[in-house]
Amino acid sequence: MKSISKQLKIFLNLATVQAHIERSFNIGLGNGVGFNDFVILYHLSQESGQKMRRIDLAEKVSLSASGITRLLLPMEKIGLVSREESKNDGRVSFVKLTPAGNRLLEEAFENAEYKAKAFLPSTDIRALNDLSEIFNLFSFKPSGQIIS
Amino acid sequence: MKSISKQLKIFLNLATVQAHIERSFNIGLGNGVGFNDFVILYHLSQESGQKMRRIDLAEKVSLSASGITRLLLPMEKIGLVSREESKNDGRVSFVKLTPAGNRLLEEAFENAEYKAKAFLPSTDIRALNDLSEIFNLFSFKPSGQIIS
DNA sequence: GCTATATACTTGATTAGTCAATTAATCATC
DNA sequence: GATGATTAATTGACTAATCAAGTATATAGC
Repeated sequence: MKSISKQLKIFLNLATVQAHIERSFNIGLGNGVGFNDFVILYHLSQESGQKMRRIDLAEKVSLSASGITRLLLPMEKIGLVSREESKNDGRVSFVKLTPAGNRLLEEAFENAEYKAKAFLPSTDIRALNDLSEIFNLFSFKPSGQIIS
Repeated sequence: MKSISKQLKIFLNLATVQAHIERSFNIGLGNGVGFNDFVILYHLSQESGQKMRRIDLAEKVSLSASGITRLLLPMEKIGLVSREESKNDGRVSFVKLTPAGNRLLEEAFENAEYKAKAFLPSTDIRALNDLSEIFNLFSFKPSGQIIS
């Protein structure tokens, strides 16, 4: 077997790291909020009017259109998000963060911060900056404002 | 909404980045090899005797024991890996890389390297080093040898 | 050397996601 | 303003994973 480049090795590990983190979040986030739910709620909270077109939300979290439909279904059912029609475009339906969704997000947020910092100690600021740069390479547009 | 730490933001993006990359690999790897298959074949190739206990393989790629059983099933069927019993422990069954699996790995490897380097240009060596460090924080033991 | 506990693996039931096809609305152009 | 192409969303059929339970083996303590 040939030797492997650093780039490819990172990719091989990325899946593993991601699975690891996601599981940790799912276990510890509490309140019945899974990692995906949390991400959805967070992205919605950052939008003006706390609502998004379903298709934009899908792209933001790298899911397919049908994936978003199915992910949102149970969240609608328990009232974390609601559905709102567009006045301008009959095809579009918005996902809107409900007050209940907002409350749940607030609760889960502290927990998520705690977990994230446990995984990536803040002493590693330089590496964190580089990691952010790399993600920017992918031209993902992170929403929200970054603090130290 | 409070502002979000860099650490948590990275986590939120990690899932997205990972999904993005995996999709790209699945599309372009060719030979009917999915990203997961590739990772499995690679890890096996790095082991002495090119075989592993199923449970160790599961942990290496952050899957559950049943996840590995189900992932390997079609790979066994098409002959990429084979099953081998342990002489010392009747519970254990090894997964072994077959010659066919080896050939397929060789073929997919070039392609995977190409894709990985397209995503992470090698000019970014310092950032790549940091990224590697961060992954080491998670105490994943990457197998294989790193080149430039 | 029995009994209890732990480990490796598989299986059934379920959950999350994909893709392909469909419906409905919008946009573009002639 | 009719026709054709594009876009947003949902649905059906499927794949990939999970967890919980079950089976078989191994280990530890008495």
